[in-house]
Amino acid sequence: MRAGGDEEYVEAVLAVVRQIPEGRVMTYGLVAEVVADTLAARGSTPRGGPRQVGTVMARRGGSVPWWRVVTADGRVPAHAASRALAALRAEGTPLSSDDDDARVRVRRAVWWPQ
DNA sequence: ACATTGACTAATT
DNA sequence: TAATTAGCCAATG
Repeated sequence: MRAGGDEEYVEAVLAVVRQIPEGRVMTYGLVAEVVADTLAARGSTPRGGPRQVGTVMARRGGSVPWWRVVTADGRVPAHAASRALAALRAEGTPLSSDDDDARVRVRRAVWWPQ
């Protein structure tokens, strides 16, 4: 079935992002894997792409803490880097420096569903 | 149906 | 550590 399928994928992504606690982050790839896992367990088509997560966030990410999702390098979305950085700093997320080029210390801040 | 684009990643240099 | 290259997968025109 095609109808609602896309929507279901979007919801799954948002659900995962909502679970990320303050001061922690998840990478796009990690979110993609968890989502694929969830969909598979649900009997739906498992999609698996970091870029797809990014696309979903760009379109429907406004209702979730999108700044807690970063690239594998700890870079913040170029789309709204300063805004994301400000939010992360306010939450006490471990950063590698303090200018606008700052990156998240992924090794230290990464989190995934427990 | 084909080409381009993108809030990605990993390997290489 | 940073820049480059190639691979990836779905959305869009």
